[in-house]
Order: sequence, then C-alpha cells, then structure tokens
Amino acid sequence: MEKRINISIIEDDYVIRNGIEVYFQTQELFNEIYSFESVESFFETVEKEKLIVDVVLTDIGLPGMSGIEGIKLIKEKLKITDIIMLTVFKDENRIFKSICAGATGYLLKGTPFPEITEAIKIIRLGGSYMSPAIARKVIEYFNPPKQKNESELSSRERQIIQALVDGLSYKMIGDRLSISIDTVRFHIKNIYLKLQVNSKTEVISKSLKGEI
Amino acid sequence: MEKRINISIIEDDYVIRNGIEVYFQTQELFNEIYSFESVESFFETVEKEKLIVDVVLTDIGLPGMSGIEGIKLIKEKLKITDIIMLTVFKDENRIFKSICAGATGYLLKGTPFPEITEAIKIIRLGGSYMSPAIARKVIEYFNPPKQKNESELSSRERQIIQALVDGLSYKMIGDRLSISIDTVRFHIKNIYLKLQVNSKTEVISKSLKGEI
DNA sequence: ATCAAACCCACATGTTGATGTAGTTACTTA
DNA sequence: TAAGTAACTACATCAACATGTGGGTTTGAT
Repeated sequence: MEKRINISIIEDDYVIRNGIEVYFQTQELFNEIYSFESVESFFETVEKEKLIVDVVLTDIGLPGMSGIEGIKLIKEKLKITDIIMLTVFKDENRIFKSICAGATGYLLKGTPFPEITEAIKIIRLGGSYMSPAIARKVIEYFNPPKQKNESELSSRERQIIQALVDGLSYKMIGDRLSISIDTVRFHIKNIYLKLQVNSKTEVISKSLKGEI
Repeated sequence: MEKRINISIIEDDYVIRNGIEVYFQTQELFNEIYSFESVESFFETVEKEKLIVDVVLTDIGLPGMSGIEGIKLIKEKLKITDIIMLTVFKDENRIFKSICAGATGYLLKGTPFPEITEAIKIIRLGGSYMSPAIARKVIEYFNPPKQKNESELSSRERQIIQALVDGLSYKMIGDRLSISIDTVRFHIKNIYLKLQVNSKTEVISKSLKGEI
C-alpha cells in the first residue's frame, strides 16, 4: 500500500469517534484523518476548506441527515466512491438501501479497529468488505430460505402460473381457461398463500428462475 | 470455537488439494479432513462410508459434475448447508449461480490458507465470507457502475429492472432507491418504451431470459 | 352423514400499475 | 444561448390487482 489515504469519519458518538481517530493515528495507512459528527458538518468543512477525502467511514443514525442519505450527496458532489458504513443496524432494509446508494463496505459496530483498517485497505484495492453477518444476509438475498413445498400446487394452480408467466392478465387467463375472472383471482390468492408471496411479479420471477 | 468440524475438500488439482489438506491438519479447528477430486467420488464415499461432513470446500471446474451443480445435490441429499467455493472463476455468472444455488462462501484461489480457515470459522458461526473482489461484484449487483451505453438502458433503469426481477412493487423500489413512486413510474415507462414492452411481466421475462 | 380438497362464482373495497401531462435541476455539448 | 440528457417530482385517470367475504358443486375418504 504505497499511497497513504485521507479518511473522514462521520460519527455522532464522541467515544466511538475519538476511539477510532486515536487508533487510526497509530496506523501508517492514513495521511489525514478528519472527523465530524454529522453529514452536514462534514460537507460544510470539506467544501469550505477544500479537503481531499479518499474514504468516508460513516454511521447511519446521525443527527440531521442519515448516513445513507449522505452517500448519494458524497458521491455526487465530492466524487468520493469509497464509502463505508459503520453502524449498529443490521436490518435488511438499511443494508440494501446503503448498498444501492453506493456504499462499498458495511461494518457492524464492535468490529475491532484492526479489522476496520483491513477493510479500508481491501476497499481501496478495489474489493469490498462486509461484516460476516451482513455478508450472510446479502447472500441469503439470492438464496432465500426454503419455501413451502411447491409440489402442493394443484394442477389448476400450475396452469394459472403458466398463464401469468405468459403475460396474460386475469381477464385473459379466464378466457383461456374458460373460467370467470373471480375464479382466477381465487386461485391466485391460493397460489400466493402456498408460495408465500404477495404479487404476481414474485410468482413470475420464481417460476422463471426455476424455483417452482 | 468449541466444536471441531469435519470438512471435505473437493479439488481435482493434486498440489492444491494436498496443500490445503496438509495445512488443515495443523489446525485444531478440524476433527476430520476428507478430500476428493470430484463431486461424484465425494458422493460415492460419503454415502458408502456414511461420513459426517459439516463443511464442504469445493472447486468449480471439476471432472464430471461442476462444483456448482454439486451444491444442490449436497444440500438436498446430505443436508449440508455450509458449502464454500474455492475457485479461479470470478465471473458474475458463476458467482451468482453458486450463491443462488446455496453457497455460503466464495473464495478465490490464492487466498492464503489462514484466511481460508478464518472464512470457515466465520461461516460456521452463521456469517458468510467472500473474497473482496467477489464481495465487490455482489455489491455492484445492487449498484451497477455507470456504463457508456453498451445498451440503451441507463444505470438507473438497470437498477429498476433488477428490482422488478426481484419482485419488488413500485413502492418498495422507491423505498429502496430513495426516490418517489412517481419517479419509479417515470423510469418504468421509459424502460417499457426502450424495450418495447407493456408490462412488468415482459420486462422480467426478457431479463431472466438474458435478452437485456 | 360429515369433512376436506379442488374447482367454481359473485360482490366489495382499497391499492397498485400503466399512461399521459406538466414541471424542475444540473450538467454537457453544439 | 439553446438543446439534449439524465434524474427527479407531481397530478390525473382508468385499468388491473390484491384481499376479504359469502356462496355453490363434486369427489373421495372417514
């Protein structure tokens, strides 16, 4: 790692912020270490003093703008692409919002400082790093836990699924199968129960992915 | 880590297989260490000798059945849920196929043995572990880098398509991407124009058939 | 006879999807 | 400067969807 980096910490908890800052000061990896207690103050100072920041390590629960909301601004206005979340939140909503907004790392609070430093190095080298529990949730997004046994689907239900996949509306399905639109709805409701989904989109997606 | 584990290596390259095996023998983490050069021989022996295997570490490019194809069988027939890929392949197709098939780890060849061991521990504790370059690709699934129009679709449009394929409603898409539902509708309308389709179903179908 | 499963049907209501219209901002380019 | 591009937002309208409620018939098993 030849090039030393400028890092900015955004964390409202003083003890944590100071702890990280002090530790980072012992590391040769870092050239400049900035720290702020909110996204707003980060922006104010970075823009006023024209600071060069390579990596942002940010909390999510912050006064004012959340860390997630800050990602978009940081990327657009400052062209900083290495943004790492450091947070207590491990819910899927925040994980995926952060990642979709462009975070390249997601660490849970309590991660040892050497591991945080290692994650920053990895990200600087073009990789990504997630705390293991986060990585598991991301992976499970692609392989959700097992469903109710789809073989419980009746013959009629399978016909209806195929028609959905073919792009037919309820009305057209009724025409094709010579049943009323209400009967189509009736079957679809049962399909949703059995597959534990809530929309025809999910049925279609599952079917085309071979999960049914 | 109180409980020592039984691990099985499936790797056709003798040097690599033997190297890992010898190293694992120096680790207290492992109770039994099995190794095979193919999925078929793995199955034959595990079933014949009724071996208990906790974790499978498998290559992808194997003689006969590929490691990816093996995941499904290993999960269904042997109820083994901790399957880690160790492979040279870093293409998205194989990454996502492996993960969708149920792999809970994905390591690139060349990963130092101590790191492999660490990954196994993490996975055993309920987390997941990916080599950094793999983690980056997984993250980029949710936030594709901007591309100079190889296709007509913008980066945002591609994000939205991905979300449609994942079965999200407009409202949920807006929530995830932090935009309004009307903006979602706006993008979807443009997607329909560009793809010359009239419904989500057609978009999903095209996407899953690889036509987008 | 009763029950469960499968299939069928109707009505009611609120939500979501599809489409059209209008507007804004920021940036780039001719 | 104007035009183009990308992303964003809102409103309006109607069709389609999702869900709840109520009812029916047939078949097979108990």
